Amino acid sequence: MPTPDRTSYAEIVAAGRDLLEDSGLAGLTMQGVAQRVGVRAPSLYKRVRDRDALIEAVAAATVDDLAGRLEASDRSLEGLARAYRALAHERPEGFRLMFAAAAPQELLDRAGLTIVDSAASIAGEEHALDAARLVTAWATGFIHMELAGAFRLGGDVDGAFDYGLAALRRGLGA
Amino acid sequence: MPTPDRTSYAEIVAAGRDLLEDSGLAGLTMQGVAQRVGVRAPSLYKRVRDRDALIEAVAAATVDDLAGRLEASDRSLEGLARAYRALAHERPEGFRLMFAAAAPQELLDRAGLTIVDSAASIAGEEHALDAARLVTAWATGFIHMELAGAFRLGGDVDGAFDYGLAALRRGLGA
DNA sequence: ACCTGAACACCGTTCAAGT
DNA sequence: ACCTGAACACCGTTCAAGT
Repeated sequence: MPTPDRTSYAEIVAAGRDLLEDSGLAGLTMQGVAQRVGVRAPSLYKRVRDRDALIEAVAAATVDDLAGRLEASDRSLEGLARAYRALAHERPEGFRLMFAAAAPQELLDRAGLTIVDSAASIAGEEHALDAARLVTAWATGFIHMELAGAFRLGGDVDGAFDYGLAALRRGLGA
Repeated sequence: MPTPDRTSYAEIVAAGRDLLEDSGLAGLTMQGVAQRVGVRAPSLYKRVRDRDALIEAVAAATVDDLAGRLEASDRSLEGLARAYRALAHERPEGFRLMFAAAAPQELLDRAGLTIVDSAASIAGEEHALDAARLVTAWATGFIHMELAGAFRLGGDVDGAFDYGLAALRRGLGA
C-alpha cells in the first residue's frame, strides 16, 4: 500500500544547506533536518545513508553552486575571485565544509578547470596549472582567514583583497 | 582530605592535541581525553569548563606552536612559508582547527606580526600589512587545499609551492 | 513503499557520595 | 580537594509495526 512521498532527496539536501548556515556543522543534525522537511528523523534514512553522507551531499551541492557561479562570471582573474568570495560570504559554513568534507572529484575538476583556463591566458599554457593553484590558494586562504576573523591587525580588508589581485597579476605576468 | 592530582591542565591539552590528530575533531571526545590522561571523564571538568573550552585550548596551543616556529625560522618569505607548511603537515587537524575555533587574539597577533615584519622588508613599510596578508592567505589556502586533496589535476605539488613563492616575490617587489 | 514510535548505543555534563 | 559511579539529556541509528 504505497504512501505519497512527504519529502525528497533534493529537499533534504537543501534543508541541510540552510540548517548548516543557521546552526553550523554541529547544528546540522538529522532531527533538525527532519523537522525542516516535515518528517521524523528515521524517515531520512530512506533517502540518505547516514549523517556523513548527508554532510557530503551538502558539500557537493556547494561545490556545484560554486562551479556554476565561476562559469557564469566573466572568467577574468578578478571576476573569478570575486565570484568565489561572494559565495563564501553568502554561505560561509558551506565554504568551510568544502574543505572539511569530501566532494565528488568530477565537481571539483569542473570548478578547477574553469580557473586553469583563465590562468592560461595570463601566465601561458606552460604555467597554467601552477598559476591556477597560486590564485586559487590565495583566494581560498584569504576567505578562510577573513571568515575566521584573522584580519584584526587593522587596515582595509577589501583593500587587501584588491592589493592581492593586483600583485598576483604582476607576479603571473613575468 | 586532599588527594594527589592525577593529571593537569597541560597534560589534558597535550592529550587533546594528540587525540585530535589520531581521530579528527569528531573523535576528540571527553571520554577519549580522559582515558589518555588516566582519569574518568567527569574529572576533566575540574580543569576544563566544557568540551568547547578544551577545543579552544587545543587551537590556542597550536597557534602558540606556530608562532614559536615562525620566530625560530630565518624569517625570510620562504622560511616562514616552509615553517608554516611543515607544522600543517605534522599536525593537519590542528592546522584546520586554527581556522575553525577561536584562539586568543594575543597569540594570533604574535604570529601575524612576525610575518608583517618580514613583508615590510620586501614590499616596503607602506604595503607591509597588505603584503603580509597576501602571503599568509596564499600559504593558508595552499595548505588547506593540499590537505583536502584538492590538487588532483596532476602536476607537482611541491613545484607549485615553489612557483607560488617565486611569483609572490615578483608581485611584491614592484 | 514510506512513515513512525520505541529502543539502544554513545557522548556531554551534573552531582551526590567517596577518599 | 580531587575522583568516581550514577543519572539525565541529546543525538544517530535500527527495526518492527502501522498505513
